[in-house]
Amino acid sequence: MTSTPKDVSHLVGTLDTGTDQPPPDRARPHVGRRAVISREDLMAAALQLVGPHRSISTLSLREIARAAGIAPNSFYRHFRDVDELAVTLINQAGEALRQIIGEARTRAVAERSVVQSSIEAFMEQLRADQKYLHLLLREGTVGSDAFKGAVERQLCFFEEELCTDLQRLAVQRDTGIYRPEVVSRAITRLVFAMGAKAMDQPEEAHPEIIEQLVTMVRMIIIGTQTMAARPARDD
Amino acid sequence: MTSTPKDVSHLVGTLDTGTDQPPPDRARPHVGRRAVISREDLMAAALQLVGPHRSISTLSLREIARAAGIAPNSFYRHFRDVDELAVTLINQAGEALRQIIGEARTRAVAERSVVQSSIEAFMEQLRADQKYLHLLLREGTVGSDAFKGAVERQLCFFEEELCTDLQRLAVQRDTGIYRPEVVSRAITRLVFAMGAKAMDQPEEAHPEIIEQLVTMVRMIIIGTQTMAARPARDD
DNA sequence: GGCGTTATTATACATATGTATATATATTAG
DNA sequence: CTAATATATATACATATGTATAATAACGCC
Repeated sequence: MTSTPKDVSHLVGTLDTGTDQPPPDRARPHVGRRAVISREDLMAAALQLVGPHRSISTLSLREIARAAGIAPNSFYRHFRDVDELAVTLINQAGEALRQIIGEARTRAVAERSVVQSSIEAFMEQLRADQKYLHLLLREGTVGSDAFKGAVERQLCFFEEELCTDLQRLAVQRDTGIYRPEVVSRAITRLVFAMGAKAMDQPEEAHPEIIEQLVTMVRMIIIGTQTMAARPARDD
Repeated sequence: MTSTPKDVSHLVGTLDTGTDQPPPDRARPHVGRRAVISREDLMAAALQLVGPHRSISTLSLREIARAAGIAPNSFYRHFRDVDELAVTLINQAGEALRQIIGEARTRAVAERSVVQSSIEAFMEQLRADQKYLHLLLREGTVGSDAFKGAVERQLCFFEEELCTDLQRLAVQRDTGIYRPEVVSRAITRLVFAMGAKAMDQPEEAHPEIIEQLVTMVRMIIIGTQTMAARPARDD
């Protein structure tokens, strides 16, 4: 509800999530009663219900319908069940977030530390209480298979984008990089894990978490560079 | 149910979790009807219900009572609510797991790679389908505050034990270590995050995940050692 | 106006849940 | 045996859920 910096709630429904209903058939402009509510309204209502104490997988159909101001049965006009809505939301959340982080990353390429900038953009989303992050951070481990799969897929997208970015930077700065796909996966999972931790803590604790996260990522980067230089084994 | 290697189910109820009921007052050996069921039986019944598609926070009181073969109301004789049972289970799971991992770690000190041994012990637990790991891996982000707090607390214990171990090893092998508390936190979170990912994948995928995890941890270790040697900044 | 079409709602039902209250059962002390 | 006591169950109630069926309402078109 609060429109804090980098608000992305206006993006709800504007992204093609690849999970759409049959096409609205634009040839025939209209026939029959007009829909008073849209898929996007329902998704927004559901999103509004999730929070620190409510996960999407525990939302009931009636609850969402109530929040959207429609009769329970009207839900079925838009989604087959709550799970389908949840998967669609996850996809949107992933796309929106990747866009934001991607922007932060490219914007920071010339400027300060790429690591620091990306992480701060991420945590800023956290602070702004964007529900999107809740979805990706805390709901990847519970819920239906379809749901968990959707979250995992989005995480993999993050990994892939980060991976190409890391390789590009490695070439550009002529630093070596050992197994970039493992590096990007480690960084992604670490950021999401620490983000989930941060979400359960008061905002005063965030700076320290950010600082630790930056240090962790630096260790991984230096590690991969060192391993690229000398392929020794050590522990 | 299956008693695979390193079965820890016999530990149910044998550990003091610090969440116990009022003392049974051993002075007076008994008075009144004997309890046909124990707290531990209830916990075992609940544990038996969790699995890849069921998280503990979604178990209902009646469901657990049914699985334990008692009337719903009898539940209250042992726990105030499901949440209290869940927290107790989390504590037991954490203690049991720390013991197993700790053994693997100390046992491996003289032998091969400490990193590899610990991670393999961890993943072996996963493979053996010990429900304990389910609790710690996938349920830390949803559920009541008490529940999430309990999981977080157990994770912190893991971090602390790993931290002292890392410092001991650093001294012993005369390798530097930069900010060991951050290192141990990164490793812990990474292992748990990758473990959660592995749990949703077929067993054939586990070896690759293990290999990646080992590489990730090596990167962190080499990173912290390198940073201890030269406190430069890089990215 | 009426008609087809679509969206929405009303009502209803079977089922599940947490828990309050009352009752039954087993056990020990006297 | 009886009383006391701890434990377990039976019954019941208010409430919530998913969804089936039927009715209602708005829209474009003839």
